[in-house]
Amino acid sequence: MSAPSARRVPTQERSRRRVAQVLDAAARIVVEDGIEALSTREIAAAAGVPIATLYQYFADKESVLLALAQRDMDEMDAEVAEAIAGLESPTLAAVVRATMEAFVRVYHRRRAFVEIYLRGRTNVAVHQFGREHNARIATSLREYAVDAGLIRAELTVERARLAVEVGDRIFQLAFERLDEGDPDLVEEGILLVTGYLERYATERGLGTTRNQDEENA
Amino acid sequence: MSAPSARRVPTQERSRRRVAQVLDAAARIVVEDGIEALSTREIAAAAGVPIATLYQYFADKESVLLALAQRDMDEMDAEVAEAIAGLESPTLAAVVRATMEAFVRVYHRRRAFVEIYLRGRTNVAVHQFGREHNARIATSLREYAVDAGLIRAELTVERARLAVEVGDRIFQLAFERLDEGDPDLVEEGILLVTGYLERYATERGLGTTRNQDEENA
Amino acid sequence: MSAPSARRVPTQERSRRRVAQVLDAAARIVVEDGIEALSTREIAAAAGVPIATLYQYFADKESVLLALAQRDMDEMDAEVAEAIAGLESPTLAAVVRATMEAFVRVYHRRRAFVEIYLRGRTNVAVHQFGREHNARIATSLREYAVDAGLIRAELTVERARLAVEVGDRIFQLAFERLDEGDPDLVEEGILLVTGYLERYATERGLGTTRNQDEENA
Amino acid sequence: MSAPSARRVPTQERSRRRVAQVLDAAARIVVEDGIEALSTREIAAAAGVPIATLYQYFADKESVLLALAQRDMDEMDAEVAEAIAGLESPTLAAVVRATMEAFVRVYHRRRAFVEIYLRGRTNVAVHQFGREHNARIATSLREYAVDAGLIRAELTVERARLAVEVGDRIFQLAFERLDEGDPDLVEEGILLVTGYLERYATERGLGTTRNQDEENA
DNA sequence: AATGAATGAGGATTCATTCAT
DNA sequence: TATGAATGAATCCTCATTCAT
Repeated sequence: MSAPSARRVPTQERSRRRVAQVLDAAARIVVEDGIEALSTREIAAAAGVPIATLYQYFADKESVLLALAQRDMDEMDAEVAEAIAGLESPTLAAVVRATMEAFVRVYHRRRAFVEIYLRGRTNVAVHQFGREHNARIATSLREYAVDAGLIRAELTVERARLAVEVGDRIFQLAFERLDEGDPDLVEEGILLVTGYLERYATERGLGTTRNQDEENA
Repeated sequence: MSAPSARRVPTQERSRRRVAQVLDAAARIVVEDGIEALSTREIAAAAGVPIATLYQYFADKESVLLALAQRDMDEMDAEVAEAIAGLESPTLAAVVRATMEAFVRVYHRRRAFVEIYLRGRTNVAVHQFGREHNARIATSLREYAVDAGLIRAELTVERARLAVEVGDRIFQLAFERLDEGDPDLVEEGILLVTGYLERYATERGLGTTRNQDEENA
Repeated sequence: MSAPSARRVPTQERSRRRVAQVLDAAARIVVEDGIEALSTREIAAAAGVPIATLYQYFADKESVLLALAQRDMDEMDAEVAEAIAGLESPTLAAVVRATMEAFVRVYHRRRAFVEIYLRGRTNVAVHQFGREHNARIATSLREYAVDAGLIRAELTVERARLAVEVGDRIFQLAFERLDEGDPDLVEEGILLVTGYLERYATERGLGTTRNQDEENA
Repeated sequence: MSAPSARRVPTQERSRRRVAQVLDAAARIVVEDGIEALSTREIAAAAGVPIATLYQYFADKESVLLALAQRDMDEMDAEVAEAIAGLESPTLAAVVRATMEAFVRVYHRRRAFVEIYLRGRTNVAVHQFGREHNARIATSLREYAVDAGLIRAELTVERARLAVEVGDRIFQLAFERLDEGDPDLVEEGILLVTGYLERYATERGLGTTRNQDEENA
């Protein structure tokens, strides 16, 4: 019984699988029928799990939604981190572009995220959750850019948050109707955010010359 | 206008009053308990009318919410129009400032609006409604600015929408916690939006010299 | 004022028209959406009359339904009377055929009747009403047949009622799915009813020879 | 069948009991106040369960009614099957009589059935349900009679259905007012149906001589 | 740990009818 | 006579959650 035999599925592992199963089901429902159709009944049915079992893994319905959001946000963070890490001798413009394109990639992969965050199928808790996530992203991105000598300390955390939120709204617009997101709008948004942040850029952040224009072409 | 009998309350007038009564009640609930507490039961109770009477004035619950939004948006439009009309020899920066300050004034007056639009207490219909309103504002503001020779036609309707939506998100941030809205954030947002739009400004739109800085002071 | 001028529409006349208007509307609703959709709201809307006005002409909703039934039944009676009157030297078989064919004609004309009576879209009052109407028809038809020397007094009123009701159910079957009524089923039903009644026929009622078979061909 | 522990009430068993409880309550209401009084509120109250609990066992209100009908119809089928099985060297007349008397017995036992089916306290779904049940009875009875060499194939399924439906209407009349059903009317109805079907009888179906009259005595 | 069953509270909406004008 | 407005009562059904097993 206690041996790690092939048969035995560790409790913890099974639990993790069940959670994923439920989260996937919830995501499916949100995508297909909207957040307002997300009842415990529906989640349980879609996940192939008894309703009562949901409560083994989540404190209440809200928690499911929040866990779903958390999962997507973690993915978002990873995607952004990777994109940033891939930059060599970055400019501010390159950082903005890399970040925003990373967002777009995750939105493409996670349609529930689009529905929940970008199409008003929210709920106070999730809304707040999103705000907090954006604040976290803003803080870490700002820290990175300051450390890399791309921006001046004048670009406070509040201003960084502003930039991230504004970027968020641009995605909201771009994904309003098109599931792939309107690429022209995204491009324009990158310009907008870059333009704003460059107010606070260092020389290095701007690039030696206006090489940012070439990238945008 | 001058009723034949002072006593008699015209039917139409009473009806209008009832509608306002219900709308006010709905606004109160949204402000106090959030949009999710907005049930027909609650609205009726708060308005002091039987539930069935709601249905004399509104097709369904959604209509109440939409009517509430419409009323606030009409006020928003009026406030913006007045602000713009008050400008003499305007620059683009002045237009942006006037508009955004008009928004802030209405948000101060209409707390339900803040809850609904700025704090994620939305709902798909209202969300869409807001998008459409912003699109309308963008179109009319753009037309004004083009006619006044402040911006070039290159500032398309799509770009105008982008600017308005971005402004919206700035308010969302500014009013996130503070009911009066964070004035610094609003100020920064005005800079951001102005900066973006000036990419497409005419000479006149920019002002002869950098007189925009004086105005912002 | 009192002169029968062309302008003045006599009150009584207007009233009659309104009643017909309402009845027609009710019939339309029953045909299109079933008796369960027959609300005062719907009737009023379909008739182009305010709901409150309905109550000028009818005591309550039930009365509308009953008046509609009455109107159709009167038409039924007239059609039957005419059909019977058209027979010269009738046999029992001829009377049954004439009567049942008269029913079919009215059912063709009055689709609401079909819905209400033949497709279970009833209601206790209407159901009872139908029973009583059938009883009336049975009584009068029996009287006619006895007077004409076609049946013996042994065919009591109860038995006549049985025959009429059985005929009714045959129509129910025949009109179950087809709006025109299944002619084969009607034909078979005529045979059935005739066969039953001929148990109580006089010599004359049977016709000199078995001439009924020829008619049925 | 033999529970391992006498004390424990198996879940499935409890469930079955609850269903019966609800069905009995519904039947009671129909009998006492008619089908139109059959609301979820009433059923729940009469069954002594919360409304929400109804929905554990039935998809919706209609399902309760349909389940009730189904239960009675199953009983009807069993009663008829038993009656037929009890016949030795049957004639057509004997089959008709056995069947119709079986119906009468069930109607005596199941008063709700009488209300629902025979007194117009129907509803489209239940009405249709009844039609289908009659069709099923007609088909199986016809098959039996053909196999037993009592009727010719000329007695099609449609004609069999006609006979069953006509029989049904006879019961409708017989039970119109009297809860026990008017025995004379039933007797007359048996004659009517038998007379109709004998048109299609084989020699055997008719009995060698007119022995059917003896049976009817 | 897992779950079938149970449920109190509440959801939006419709209804037939009345009444003041 | 005609009617807009008003409404108490009821409709069916869903919900998130708990609990006994």
